[in-house]
Parts: sequence; structure tokens; C-alpha cells
Amino acid sequence: MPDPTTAGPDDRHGEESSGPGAARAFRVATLDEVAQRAGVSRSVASRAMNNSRNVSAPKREAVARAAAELGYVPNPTARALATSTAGSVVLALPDDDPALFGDPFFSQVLVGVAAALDRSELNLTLMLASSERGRERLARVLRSRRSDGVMLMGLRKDDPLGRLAAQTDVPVVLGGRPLDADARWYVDVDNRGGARLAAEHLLRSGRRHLAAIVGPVDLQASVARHHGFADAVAAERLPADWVEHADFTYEGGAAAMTRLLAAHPEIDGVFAASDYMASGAMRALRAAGRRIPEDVAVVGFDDLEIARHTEPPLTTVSQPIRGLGHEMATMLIRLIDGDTPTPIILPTHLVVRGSAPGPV
Amino acid sequence: MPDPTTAGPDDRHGEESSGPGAARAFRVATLDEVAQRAGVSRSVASRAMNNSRNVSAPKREAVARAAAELGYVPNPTARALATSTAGSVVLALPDDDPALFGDPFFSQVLVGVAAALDRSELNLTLMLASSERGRERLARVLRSRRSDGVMLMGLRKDDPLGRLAAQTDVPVVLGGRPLDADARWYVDVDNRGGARLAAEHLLRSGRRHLAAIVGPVDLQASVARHHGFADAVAAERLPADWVEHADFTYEGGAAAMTRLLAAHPEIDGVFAASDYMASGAMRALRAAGRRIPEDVAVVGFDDLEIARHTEPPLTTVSQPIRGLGHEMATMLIRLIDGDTPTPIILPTHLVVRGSAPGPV
DNA sequence: CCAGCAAGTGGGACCGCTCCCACTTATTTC
DNA sequence: GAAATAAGTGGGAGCGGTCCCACTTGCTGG
Repeated sequence: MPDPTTAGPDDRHGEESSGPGAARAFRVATLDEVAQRAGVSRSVASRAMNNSRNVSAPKREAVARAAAELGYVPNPTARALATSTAGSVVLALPDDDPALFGDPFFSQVLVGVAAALDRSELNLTLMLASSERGRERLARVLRSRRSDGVMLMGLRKDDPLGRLAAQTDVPVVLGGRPLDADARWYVDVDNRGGARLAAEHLLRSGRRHLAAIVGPVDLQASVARHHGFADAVAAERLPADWVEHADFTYEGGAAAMTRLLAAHPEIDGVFAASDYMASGAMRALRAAGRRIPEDVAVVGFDDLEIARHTEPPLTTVSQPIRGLGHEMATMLIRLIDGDTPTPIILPTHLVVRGSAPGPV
Repeated sequence: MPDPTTAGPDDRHGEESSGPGAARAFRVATLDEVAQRAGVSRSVASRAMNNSRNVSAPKREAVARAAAELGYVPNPTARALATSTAGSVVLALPDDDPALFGDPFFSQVLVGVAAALDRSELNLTLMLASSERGRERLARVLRSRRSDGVMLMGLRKDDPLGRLAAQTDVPVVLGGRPLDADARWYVDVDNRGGARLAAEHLLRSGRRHLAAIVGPVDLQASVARHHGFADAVAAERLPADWVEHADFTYEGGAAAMTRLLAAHPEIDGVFAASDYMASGAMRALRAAGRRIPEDVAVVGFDDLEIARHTEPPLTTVSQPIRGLGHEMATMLIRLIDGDTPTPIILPTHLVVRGSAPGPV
């Protein structure tokens, strides 16, 4: 009866089993071994490890001791198979998006997500899903229950990722709202309100010829910021159509500014829907001989680090980027736990710096 | 004998058991069901799916068809348990490091890693391991074989992460070398050579009073850049000790520059070990009334986007950040496959812009 | 005194896959 | 033509957990 589990006294927990030469195959202890050492059944050991009920104090302690001595670490894969939960969530996003990757935006989201996940036992799997392969992988992961939930960011209009996520039975939390589908669960930033704040600030400081540089039309955040700008300008019965689209990049912002100046030389205030674009716009303004803020005031959006380092420092709309990640993860956890959270809109606020000082 | 596998004809896969609208508890098909539908044993089905040998053409095809019809997706967890491989690797790094998170550095590494992983079947798990909890989690993951390999970045001197990684039997690839331990497998950038390039460029353009702003002493990359600077300056028998330390941030660079100016007003060239610090130094120089590059030339390191947007644009040492991530992942994959790769040092090169033009 | 109950215990059936191995059938080889 | 070899097949034992459930106990209460 060559049963290794009951083999004999020489069966100590395998520090080292001679592998086939290359790598040492360190065999970690299993629950069976812990149970055996503690003199209890595997069931009891399992209950003790998960400290659930129906384990007497002495046995619970014996198991704890045996586990410690053996350096036992539960095998998450086995647990995952048995419970059919993965123990991990995925964060999926396109990797070719300058709005996400051109700056510390993404890193900050990640830090927030990781912080929230840190309290749970969930691991974070990252999927950059812009390539076709990447998409397929995400689809497979979603269908195979390899993950307990998904966070999706940077969704554009008609993004196949959205449809993919809608088809799965795994909880999905969106970062930002999609333009087309209406999502059940999402965390967004008050883009419209923030943009309105920016435009109102310009108006309040006496600017009367406002232009805006906004992002691509297939991003909800972009459209919302555009709306916010228009809200404020229209409220003053000023023309709200001095608007150029760019791609959230520095160069794009500069080019848009140049176009705006050509069309409307009397511009005295600019709202750019990202700090990078604002920064580019400032270069274009300087190149055109305009002084900032004397001739033209500039307000950005994001409050990235760069905003503190432009010359003059950039007045901008601050959004809680880490908070976005944190709330997304928190919402996902609640969803996984069976709760029914409600969508969250995070507040934005204006940070006034030199590029657009307030009314004196 | 109540064997569920041969239970009866009413045992079909539950595709249409739940309504089309409210996707709930969708039971995905198992290999058993595929096998049954294809009229073969599970063994054959398994072989067919993994297209290994010993499957006749007709059966292979039957399995493929059945799998397609059932929308079969293999359960990675079960596979992981059976093969005792995880199917994923982890990228671990501290999340409180401005050198990693203050700029798009980290995102770029990630894109490189993801691109390399995209060719394999490996998933990427991200662990931000600066908190004590995070460290413990990483340790558990390493011991539980939940991961097939680890990439470690941003290791500082005496970092517990290093010891943690050394104790595991899972392959470990380092991004950058640690200062204390000597790593088996790592991918690094030629920091020393790059810094030398920077200093030599300043010298070649006629600068004779060089200072440097370098990073913290517990980072190997930082020390190496310092060395590279010293190499070049010492070769010209010029003083190589006009050096201040900062923390890779803009503010730190500005403060260091101020200190340097106070100590050595005759400075006519500055090497800053990061673009952010260079950018801060430029602000300090302007504040002190120095013209760039007429009075003082400035060279940075990294070639981040910001370098193109400073005024004047920053001459800097370009390093292949995505390449770093890509090579790390590639090396890890080779390690997992049982190969024995050799450490890699990626080349750096100088990008000349306005802040330090070349010799005329 | 025995049914009734709660706490505690361990046997064993899963979870869904891989892979070894005994076995059948077709193809060589001497 | 028998033996050896190759190709194909499916049974079944794991992988390392979870968890249901039948089965002791020790107490309570009628």
C-alpha cells in the first residue's frame, strides 16, 4: 500500500525533494500534513484555519501550532477551485490612451485601488486590453471565472470592452461613465461641475472672451467638461462655441490654442480640459506674444504635479484621482460581497494659482 | 451506481436554464461536458484542447466543435491546481517612491511588461508592497506558489523585499540592481554610462564648472549616475565634488540647485539625475537670474515627456523605460521556462535640446 | 430514563483539470 | 507469422482545499 500520506515516520514535511536537476522543488506543507501533525482530521484543521465554529479550543490551538511549525500557507488555487471564487479582481484598461498614460494619472488610480484592496484578501490583476489579443484574454478571463470582479477604465464610445463586460456575470465597476451604455455601477468625477467652476472663475475675474480646449468627443469625461464650460458661459449669455478639440496631450493643446487665437484674437480666458493641454496652450500663447495671466488667463483640469511647475503655476480643477481608484475598488468589493452600492460622483474643486488669479 | 458523469440524457449543460436577461449563476461548461458531447473520454478531450499528440484527426475535430458549441473556456484554476503552476506572475514595487510614481515612469514599465506577457499565457498581478500588510501578502504569495515568478522594482538598500525574494524558490527578476545583495537576474539601465555621457556633453561644449544633483544614496541607480558624472569630470581633472543630493522630485531639485549656487556661484553646467530635478533646478536658476543655457547649461536624465516641454527644452539622457519592463518580463518568462538567461544592461543615449546645446 | 439538542468531530464527495498507465488496435520488422 | 513498435483511447488517481453530513459526546428537560 504505497500511500505517501501514511507512509511512515520518515515522512517529514518535505524540505526538499530532489527535483530533476534544475530548480529545487520545495514542497510546501499541505493542510493534511498540518492536520496529521496536530492529531486532528483535515476537516477540523480546515475549520481551525478559517477560524469558523465547531472547533474546541485545544484543537484549534494545536492546529495553529502545527501550522506555524510547518510554515503552512494555504494553497489559494486549491481554495479557489473548491469555493469557485478566484480571490482576485482585474483592472482592465486600454494602454494606448494618452489621457490615462501620459501622466501620473494612472499610477495614482492604481495606488488608490491597491489601498482599498489591501484590506480585503483580493489580489489585483492588471490587463491592458487594447490589442486584439488583450481583448480576447480579458474575455476569456471574464468567462472563466478566474476573477471575482472587474474594474474598467477609459471606456470610449462603442468600446467593445463595454459589451464584453456587460455579457459577463461577474460584477463590473466602471471608472467614469461610458457614453453609450448606461452603466449600473460606476465611480466618476464631477467633470461637469468642475469645468463649470473653472469657467465661472474666469468670468468672475472679469474675462469676457472665453475659449475652451476640450478632449475627444468619444469620452464621456471630455463631453462633460465641455458641457460644464458651456453651462457657465451660456449663463452669462456669452458665446459658448469658441471650442477646439484636442487629444489631452501637450502638443494637441498647443495646436488647438493656435487655432483658437487665429479664429478669435480677442480671447482673454482659456479653459483647457487637462493640465497637459493647458500647458501646451500656455506655450502657444507665449509664442503668440500673449502674457499670462495679464492678456489671457488659463485654467486647466486634473491638478497633476505639472500644474505646480508651469510658469506661471497653473490654476486648475483638482480631482481626487486616488479617491477614484479607491472608490472603484471599494464598490467592487461591496458588489462581490453581495451588497448593492450606488454610483458615486466624486467632487472636484478649483485650485487657484498664477495662470488665472481670482478677482482682486 | 450514481455516477453523475453517466447520469443520463437530461444532464445537459445549463446554457438556457436561466433567462437571457438577468444573467445569474451562469454555469460554464466543463471539459467533461465537452467530452461527452464530442463522444470521447475526458482524457482525449483534454489532449485535444491542449493540442498534444495522440488524438486522431476526427476526434480532435469533434472536440473542437463541441467546445465551440458549448462556449467552453477551460477553468484556469483547475488547471493551475492540477499542474501546480499559477499562470501568473507578480510585479511588486513600493508605492511610495516618487522616483517610480511621480511621473509616467511606472506606467511605461507596465506597458512594456504587459506587452511581453501578452505573448505568453501569463497574467500580471500587481502588488504594491510598501505597507507591512502588503509585504506580508507578498510573502504569502511567494510561499503559496500562487505565482510563477516575480519582478521586483525600486529596491532600496536593506529593503526587506529583497530578502523576501531571495528566500523563495520562485524565479525572481529585478528591475535595477540592489545595492547590497548581488542579484542573479536583473535588467538594468546603463545609468553610469548615461550620466557620463551627460557630463561629457557639458564638458565638450566648453563648460568647466560642473555640478550635479543626484538622488538618494540608497538607490543603486542613483549611485551609478553619480559615479558616471564623477567619471567624466575626474577625467578632465576637474573637481567632482560639487554634488547635492535630492529625492528625484521637482522641489528637491530646486532646493539642491539653490544650495549649489550658494556654494559655487561660478557653476556653468549642471547634471541632474532626473528630469524632474532638472526641471526644478531650472526654476531655481532662473530665480537666481541665470540664463539657460547661456550662463548655465542643464542636462537631465530619463527623457520623460516633461523634458520636451520645459523652457528651454531639456537636454537629457534617454533610457528605454518600456524596454526595461519588456526585458524584465521576457527574462522572467525564460526563467520560468527553465532557461538560464543572463543579466541585461540596456543602453542609454543623449538627447540634445535647448537647455544644453552641443558645441557649436 | 430517555428523547432532544448543541457542540464537536472526521469521513468522504466534490471543484475541474492533467497525466500516468493499462489496454486495444494498426503498422512494422525480422 | 509472431513479436515488437507505434498510435490512439479512456479509466482513474491525484492536485489541496471546502463543506455537507452522519456520527459521537455531554447536557438539558419532560
